[in-house]
Amino acid sequence: MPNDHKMADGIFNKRDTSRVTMTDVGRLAGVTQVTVSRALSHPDKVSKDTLRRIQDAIDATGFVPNAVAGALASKRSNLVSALIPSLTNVVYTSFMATFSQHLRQHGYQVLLSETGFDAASEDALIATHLSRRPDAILLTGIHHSDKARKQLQGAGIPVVEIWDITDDPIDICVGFNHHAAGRAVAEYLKAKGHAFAATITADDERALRRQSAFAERFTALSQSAVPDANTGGTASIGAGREAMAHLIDHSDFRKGAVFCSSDLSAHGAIIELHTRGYKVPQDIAVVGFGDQDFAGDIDPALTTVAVDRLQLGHLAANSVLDKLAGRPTKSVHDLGFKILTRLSA
Amino acid sequence: MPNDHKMADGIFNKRDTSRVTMTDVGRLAGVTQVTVSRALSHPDKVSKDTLRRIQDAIDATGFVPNAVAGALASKRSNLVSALIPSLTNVVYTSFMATFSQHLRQHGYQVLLSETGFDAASEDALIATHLSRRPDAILLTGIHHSDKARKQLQGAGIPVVEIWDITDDPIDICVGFNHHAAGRAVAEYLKAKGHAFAATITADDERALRRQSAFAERFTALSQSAVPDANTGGTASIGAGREAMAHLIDHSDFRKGAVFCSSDLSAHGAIIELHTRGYKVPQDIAVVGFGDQDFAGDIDPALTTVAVDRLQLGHLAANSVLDKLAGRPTKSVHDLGFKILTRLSA
DNA sequence: CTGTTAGCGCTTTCAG
DNA sequence: CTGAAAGCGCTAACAG
Repeated sequence: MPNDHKMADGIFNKRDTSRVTMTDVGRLAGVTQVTVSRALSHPDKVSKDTLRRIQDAIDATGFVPNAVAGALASKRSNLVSALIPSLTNVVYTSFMATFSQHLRQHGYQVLLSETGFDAASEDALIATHLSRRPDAILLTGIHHSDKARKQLQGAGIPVVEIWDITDDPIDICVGFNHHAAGRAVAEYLKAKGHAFAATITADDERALRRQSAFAERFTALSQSAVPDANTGGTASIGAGREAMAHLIDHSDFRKGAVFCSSDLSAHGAIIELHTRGYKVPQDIAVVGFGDQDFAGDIDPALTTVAVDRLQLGHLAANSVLDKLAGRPTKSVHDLGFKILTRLSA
Repeated sequence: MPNDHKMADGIFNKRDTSRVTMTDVGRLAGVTQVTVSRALSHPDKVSKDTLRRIQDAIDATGFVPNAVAGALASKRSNLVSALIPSLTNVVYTSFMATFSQHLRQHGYQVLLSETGFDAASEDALIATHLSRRPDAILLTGIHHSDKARKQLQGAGIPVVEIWDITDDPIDICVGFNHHAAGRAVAEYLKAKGHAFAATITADDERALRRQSAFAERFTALSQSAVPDANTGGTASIGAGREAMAHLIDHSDFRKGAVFCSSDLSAHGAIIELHTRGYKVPQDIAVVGFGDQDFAGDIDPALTTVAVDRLQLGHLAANSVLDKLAGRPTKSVHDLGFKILTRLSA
């Protein structure tokens, strides 16, 4: 009877296989728990025969290692935290897809969160992430509160800031100069012969920086003011249409070029212009930002500012991996940008 | 001298504040580590005065609790795993945004991964996630390998399958019937008087199920075959254009209606049709799927199949929370769908 | 190649 | 209200 009871509590009858431990596996394979641990992390240090018996025991029990315990003991979580402004903006998620995939190949998992527009909540989110003891952390943008900077520095892990650039990163930054991008578009449009310009901008700190650089430069070159239509929080086709409509109805902008802070709003602007009978680019030219996958597929194909997001993903991931491996790393990576000339401007 | 040395190693000089422990905080506040733990998780069980001293010590040291140790000791990670097919598909990420936000308000963090199209790798990904001992896990779709099902059941945690529906979920499922959706669109288009139809479908198991239900039903109603153009892996505007071009160039489909597996490909189809001089919906009508945010903003506004993603997010999150709290929960939630009639069909 | 011994930094009883 | 003791399941030296 007592034996039967033991059996009922034994590993074969654990309905909850997540509670199977290395000790259980070891017992079944006739070795200690430590050998099981070794078999999993340093298989070369365990004999072929033992390895096989352990593998059998793992299969029989459905053992799934407990990474929480592993992380606590080893002080390495194999977790990389990532904070992006929005989960639904392809510009950020396509970067994340590359970044995660790259890191996954090296055994790291990415803990991804959306920071949203509430800058105040970033601090709390950072603290929550740090409590998981990630091996590295990635942030979007270069503006963070003093408290956040302090916490991040205190964490003693690699910190990567992306999508913008500064001489004074917390640790590493990889991105490009938004001011220079806005300026470059102004010069491009002026060179194309446009005497008037307007902007359509989302409520995003980096977009606003591009816009102001654009307006400043274009005004300097053409002596004409640059009206702006703000789309509010998130760029979208609908917001772009509305902004374009607003520009036409409520400013004296009738011909020239529009610089949009996103390909989405640019697409919306084009739709609105077509609906109203304007020809793009003959009557009004449109420039987007981001080179999203559809930019070349709309009509007319969209002229836009391209940043190599694939390279951004790889560089960010490699910077993390290099730092983690103790290899020397550059702390500032300027990716640059490129104006992709298509038909819309 | 020995004292000085102690100071140099003391908590005030730890550059690495992530190594400040509750013991350090307690020492500074004149209490033991246990009291610090209590102050954080059950503040009501600690005296006002002690609480204040502990709070001061936390501020002074920059202490960030170690959730890894906490999870190991308490067997609760406050982590919820989520696996979605793609990080760049708004249909999934907009759901995730709602889901995470909702869970975050209840103290859970979401560990998000992209499964991609490689069905085989899902198993490995599930195992990796389970090793973090999440308190619950969310999967997209209802088709998982036997091995995966076994592991998931063994984990002894709530499992939510979304975006599809079945009588036999692993635990909980919340979604809608894809077959019924395809069928409903066929009936809608037939009722609109269309005698011919075609489909544009991405390489996605659920999209294919909608397509075959559509084709079967439409053929039954109209006695005419339904040609399909497959866009391959991911739906996009570009893929939609190509597929539409292919349909016109390589099938005898010239008039009628096209049912697309995504609003993106539908948008692409419309652009291609306009480019070729066809009028939508007079010459060819177009129906999308998903009701993405731009659907009403393109020209003509897109008729599409809408699923309430917001409700999906809330229901999925609430199911998890209910289950975790031991409240009774329904295991199958059918969200249904709705054909949104706009101008394109 | 395998085992022993110590923790990792918390939470959870159980005492006082 | 506070403390002492006992782990959670693993990894990291160190022996053998």
